[in-house]
Amino acid sequence: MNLQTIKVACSNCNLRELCMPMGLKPEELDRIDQMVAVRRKVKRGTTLFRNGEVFTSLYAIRTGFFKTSIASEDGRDQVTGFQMAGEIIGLDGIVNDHHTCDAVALEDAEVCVMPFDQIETLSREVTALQHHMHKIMSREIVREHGVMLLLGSMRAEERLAAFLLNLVQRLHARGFSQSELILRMTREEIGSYLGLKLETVSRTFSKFVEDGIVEVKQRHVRIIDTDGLRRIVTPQMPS
Amino acid sequence: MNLQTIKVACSNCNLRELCMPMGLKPEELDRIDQMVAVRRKVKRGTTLFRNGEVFTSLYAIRTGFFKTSIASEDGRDQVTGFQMAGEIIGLDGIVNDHHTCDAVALEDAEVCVMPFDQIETLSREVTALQHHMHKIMSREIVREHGVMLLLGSMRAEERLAAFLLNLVQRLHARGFSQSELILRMTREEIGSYLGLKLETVSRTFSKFVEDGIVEVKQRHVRIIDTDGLRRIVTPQMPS
DNA sequence: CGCCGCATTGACGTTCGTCAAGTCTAGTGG
DNA sequence: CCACTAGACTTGACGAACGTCAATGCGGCG
Repeated sequence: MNLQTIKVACSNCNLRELCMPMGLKPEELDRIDQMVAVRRKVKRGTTLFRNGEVFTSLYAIRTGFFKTSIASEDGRDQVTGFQMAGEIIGLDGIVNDHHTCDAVALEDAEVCVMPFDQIETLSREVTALQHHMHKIMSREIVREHGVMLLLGSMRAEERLAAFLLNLVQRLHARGFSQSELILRMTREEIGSYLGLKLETVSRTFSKFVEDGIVEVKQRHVRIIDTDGLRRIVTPQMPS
Repeated sequence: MNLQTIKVACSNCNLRELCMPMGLKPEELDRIDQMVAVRRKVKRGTTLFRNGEVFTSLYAIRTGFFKTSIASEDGRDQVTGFQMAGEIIGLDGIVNDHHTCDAVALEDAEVCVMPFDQIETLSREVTALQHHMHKIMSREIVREHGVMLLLGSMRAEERLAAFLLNLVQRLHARGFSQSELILRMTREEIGSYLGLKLETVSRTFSKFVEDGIVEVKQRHVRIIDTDGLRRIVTPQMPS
């Protein structure tokens, strides 16, 4: 457990527009700054929280990259999401005061710790924060609907194409390239998220390379033909 | 659009413990009653709301049975859930002030209309309501994690067994039988939810019948061997 | 009574999983 | 600095599970 009590100000944070509501009064921002007083570092390969642990806080990712996954009793394992800077993690713990999934850092990471009882107290006074919380949870629900569509009705190529487009779009929103990315997860983790075996993920990457849609060198991916990927995700209806 | 302005009291509602927080003061219950002043009837086959419509309210199901589904641009369709009495529907609309899925009644239904701005106002004053809202949204996120596990890693028999167990458990919590249920949805809708084709759903039902685990006559299902179903969902590890 | 939508069943094809062999890369220690 | 190793990745051959297509059955409702 690596806690720092160094004050960090949301007001200065370059991720503010990703994780906090906009248009707050300075006084409201101050109160949020007080709430987010603690940061925590999470080394690559270690967990931020684990299934079964008591839920106390939500976490805003400042740097680094996480996966969340659930395990069924018989040992099956499902990656439920990959989270990057500016995203909120831990919402699963609210229902039963215990986390129901594991959050593992895929690279050295740092998160802002936001004690949930303080979030609730503060959102009773700061309407914008209250509304923001609701939006964040609703957004997660809608995201998961999309994953259900993917898992329920798409073929392997479509899943991987959708996955790459989603990743690169989120990275681009954070100032990274629209066409190049480094995968922080293994083929197996991608496969678990997409409901595929790692061999299928690998083969599908190879197919994309053959078709000149992407270049792949291990975890480095360059997208050559974004529209090609889009056409794979959304094949044209026979007119 | 079928609106009723008949006052209905949460305080008298037999579904209260399913959809509202417990342990409210009488005065707080009154205020919630005021908020939920309107009910709406939804005829079988019609929509409560549709993808793209402006979001204004959440809905608590009083009677009836719904499905929610999303459609991708190329016409694919994914059922994201089946909802029954006491459950809350419409959470997807909060993020962008527009609904992102369709909610269709699978039998004649009645819902309590809860204007979302009033929910937010009231949750600032009634802590229990605020916390309850957070739990409902978190519960939905956790439920969807479970569906992702199902879609991502289970075989057809496991999916259908898990589906039946989940349905019958929810029905039992509402006072219905632990072993008998009537499916309100078609094989195709079950298949869409489970990421299977309707023929596969039908064949899997037939297999369960052959194995003496259930009896099926059209949409009437009687579960003979609940443990048998459980063993299908969670096969024992080779020890 | 006859129609229509839903469900069942069979034959066959496709996609993806499984198993296995082999390659590449980064990290480690001599 | 280089050899060695472990883990990640790739690729091929084969099979199982599920999808597709098509024929048929059943039940409820007008």
